[in-house]
Amino acid sequence: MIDLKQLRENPEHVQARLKTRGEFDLTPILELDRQQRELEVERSQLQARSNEIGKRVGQKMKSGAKPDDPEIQSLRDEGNDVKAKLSELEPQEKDLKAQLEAILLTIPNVPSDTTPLGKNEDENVEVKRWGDEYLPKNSDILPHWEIGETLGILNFERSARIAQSRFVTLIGAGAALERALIQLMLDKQIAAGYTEISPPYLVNTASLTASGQLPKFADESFKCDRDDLWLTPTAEVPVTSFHRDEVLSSDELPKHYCAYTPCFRREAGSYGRDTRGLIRLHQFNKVELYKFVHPDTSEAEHQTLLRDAEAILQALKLPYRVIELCTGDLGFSSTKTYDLEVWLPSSGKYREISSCSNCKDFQARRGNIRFKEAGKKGTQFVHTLNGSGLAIGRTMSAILENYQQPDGTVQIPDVLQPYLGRDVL
RNA sequence: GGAGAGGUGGCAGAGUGGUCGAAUGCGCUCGACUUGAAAUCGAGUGUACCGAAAGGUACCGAGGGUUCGAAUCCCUCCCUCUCCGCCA
Repeated sequence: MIDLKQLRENPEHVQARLKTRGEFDLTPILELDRQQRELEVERSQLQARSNEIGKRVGQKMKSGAKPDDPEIQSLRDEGNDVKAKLSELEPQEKDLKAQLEAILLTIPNVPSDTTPLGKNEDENVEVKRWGDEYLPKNSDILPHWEIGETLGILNFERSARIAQSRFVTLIGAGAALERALIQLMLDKQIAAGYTEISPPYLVNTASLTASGQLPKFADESFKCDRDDLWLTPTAEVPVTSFHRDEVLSSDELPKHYCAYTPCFRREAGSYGRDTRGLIRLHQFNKVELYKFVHPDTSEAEHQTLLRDAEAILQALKLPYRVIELCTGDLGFSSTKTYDLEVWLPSSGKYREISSCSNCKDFQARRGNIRFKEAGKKGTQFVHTLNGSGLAIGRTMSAILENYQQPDGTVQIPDVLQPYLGRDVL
């Protein structure tokens, strides 16, 4: 949620920054805010009078006055008048607040001043490339789903029978490979200082709202209608809400978490795209990195988060590049995002395998996640950051393709061999 | 799923209609005493919103209601605990 106070004080600036990612009209917000505060003043004055009346009646009664004492009678009458007025104002104010909140929840985060300007993904900026020396030499590389089906480790047809299209079943060494990758990634991130958590995979509406998936992107998540529960689209959701409505102490910060979870996405509106393989499934696994940090450190923490995600690709010797998203391509909650894109030789393209974002106080505000500095008055919102470290399915497809041998077998990256107990598929 | 008990400040725990944002204890902060510490004594110690400030308002699980006045009474919901049932 954007900072209403900041918007009030500096509407032009906020408006201008938001404009770099699309059209958002903030004037209704300012107008509702003005009306709401006006009502609030009036209401709280009435409330004050009502409290005073209540107090006076109490004093009178205590000093022995009868309930039918004329002064008590007249105070009661006034109390009733005040109550009548309040019962008009209160719902009005509530309604304004609800309207304001509803609009605010649909406004995306304000891009960082350092985020490159641009309309869409074509204007993203390549920051670096890594691992050119590991680019596969052979030219006749099959797509990973063909490799996987030939090896008998992936099955899409039966998965459609079990569930639908865009699901996969892993068999034998395929299942083991996935498990090995999860273990490798968790081990590495834990060694890098992240605390592993394994959260619920069903999350409530408040949790999805806190991290920014709701209210705007309801179509993207699977919902269990009877229970106000949703299948989590990313571990970012449960981990954000792990500390929802908490006041942390500043010396607990930063908090670094990693979480392995399945992720469920409806992929509405992408029917034609990536219909084959492991790239775009309704269910996939991911190891997520997540940080709750002091605002002063969030930019530095963003860089180390990126490095921690990159370390996995480097360990697996998978060629990749780092892209910085431009303002027009930024995710809803993010102020600044780096995508890691891994080389997929069958399509001759780099494909997103991780997205590392600094959400600053946007999610903290929605989730009411604050911290208190000893000796300082009041509380501040933490900054939150998240990034994949990494998406498992996409990592598997990258391994199958980049490590494919001319004879159709697949070499296992050195670092993964001890986890898998074999060096070739 | 059935029956019962309960949700109060950082924690423990009082408060069953009146000046209660809330006793008391612990904790924490500052000060005194002490060579230092412990113990003891004194003062302080929630958050949010509105306001330039003075100050005001709200918050005792959440939402509604009764009342001049609700932590306290009524209704609905959520959560926790105990017993029974079911189950990995």
